[in-house]
Amino acid sequence: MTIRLFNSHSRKKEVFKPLNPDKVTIYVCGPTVYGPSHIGNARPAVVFDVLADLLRASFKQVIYARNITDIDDKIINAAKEEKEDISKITMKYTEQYKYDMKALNVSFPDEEPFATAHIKEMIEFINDLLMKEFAYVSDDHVLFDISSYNSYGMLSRRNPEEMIAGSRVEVQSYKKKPLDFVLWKPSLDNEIGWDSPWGFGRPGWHLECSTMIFKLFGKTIDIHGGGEDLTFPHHENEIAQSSCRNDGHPLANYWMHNGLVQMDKAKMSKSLGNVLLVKDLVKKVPGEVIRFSLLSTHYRQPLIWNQRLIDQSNTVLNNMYSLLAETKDLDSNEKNIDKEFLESLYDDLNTPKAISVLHSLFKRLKKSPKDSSLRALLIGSANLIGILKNDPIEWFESKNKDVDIEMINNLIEKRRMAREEKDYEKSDTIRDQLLNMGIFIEDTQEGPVWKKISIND
RNA sequence: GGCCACGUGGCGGAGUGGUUACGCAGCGGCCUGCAAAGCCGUGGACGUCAGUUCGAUUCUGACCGUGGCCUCCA
Repeated sequence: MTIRLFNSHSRKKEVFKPLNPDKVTIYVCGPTVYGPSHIGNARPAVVFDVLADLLRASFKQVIYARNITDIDDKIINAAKEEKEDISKITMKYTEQYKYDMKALNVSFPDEEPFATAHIKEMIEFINDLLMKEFAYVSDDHVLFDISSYNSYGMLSRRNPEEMIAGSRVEVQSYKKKPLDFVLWKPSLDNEIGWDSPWGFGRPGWHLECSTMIFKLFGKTIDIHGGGEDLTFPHHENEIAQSSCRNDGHPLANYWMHNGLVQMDKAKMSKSLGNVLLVKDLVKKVPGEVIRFSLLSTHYRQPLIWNQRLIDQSNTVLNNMYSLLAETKDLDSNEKNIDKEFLESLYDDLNTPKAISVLHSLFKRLKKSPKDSSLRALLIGSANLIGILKNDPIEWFESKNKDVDIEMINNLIEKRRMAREEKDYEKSDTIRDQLLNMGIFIEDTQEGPVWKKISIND
């Protein structure tokens, strides 16, 4: 079986062939840590987590790096607003990010490079570009000269000339060409900065990824990933500076971009106040439900986020976990992965199709609840995409953690007595009363059972 | 204004030049004091208009709609 991935560069699905089949390299653009992570930050983290695990299942070694941008004007502004040190801000939100991603079953990457830990390498990088005359110094800035790289715009399919023509923005005086981008810029004395051959200052945003990729992996990596919104200018600029510095070696052989998360009605933006934070979402539903929701759409498609999506994911996972609970005595330690499931993922990470295979395994297990190998197949397959990783009993118990069990049992007992006396009016009143509290009663052959249902706010 | 992506049944969401996706919800039946769950069964779709074709949801074009990006702004 071969893995096929959609390469944004060629805009085609291509058979994935790593440079070194014994050591696959991936780099994904991580967050800028200036605030708590939202659902849009979570999508690439989850998608490329699945990709990394899939590759690990297929290749000897995979090295997955996801950076942390801890120097940026947004961070400087956040520090001013919160009246905190920059390092406090970046540490706080880096920890928050890690915590949130863990809640979504996202594994920690093999490497997590920080921009500020690579200032020296960035300065070397700029020096190289200056020496090779791909960059120039102007007014305390160092700028990349895009006219020196004739493939500029290939990834995002943009023509620099046309872009300038359509641009309404005033050209900065220190730039030779409007699209030239900053490699190094001056900092004020009271701002964060580092000494450099061009004075006290800080790096431009695009430089860190190129620099850290070169340091960790060398000239060319197999896969570079990130959100679709980063294609231009961020990734375009990375390609330009890396290719020029490394004598034309491509930065990455495969470029992958995930689609963006959209809110139900309006786009997610801070000014509209509809940014959905991961830390708030996981208070309401298990992280696995969020993860499942993110994977229920193919990663390249736009994803419209709303309550219905969460509810449906919740229902599906509840159904699966309750079957796992019913069959918990089966020995499913030997986790296998279904062939069709794997094939779906091998086809450019088709998680919706893979999930449909999960449904079919679920139905088969339902019909043959004694088949331990089938149960192992369901769990093993789901685990590959970070789903069904919880203990089925704990799954339901954790949902019931903040209910008054004693009171519920009392009411259930009253209802039982009413039913014995065939006072169904009274018993139904009690049932409604419990329902209002979010407790749902089912009368089974073994007597009444209750479960907590989610009440939408 | 320029470039790009997307538009599938009530909702979510794959896929395909001609044949069932799948899930959630719904409906009918069995069961139940009534429900629920479970089991059995079931209807329903490819934005609009043209073109290519024996035949298009699938290819081409136009249009409409939604979203993204467009020089240190995210």
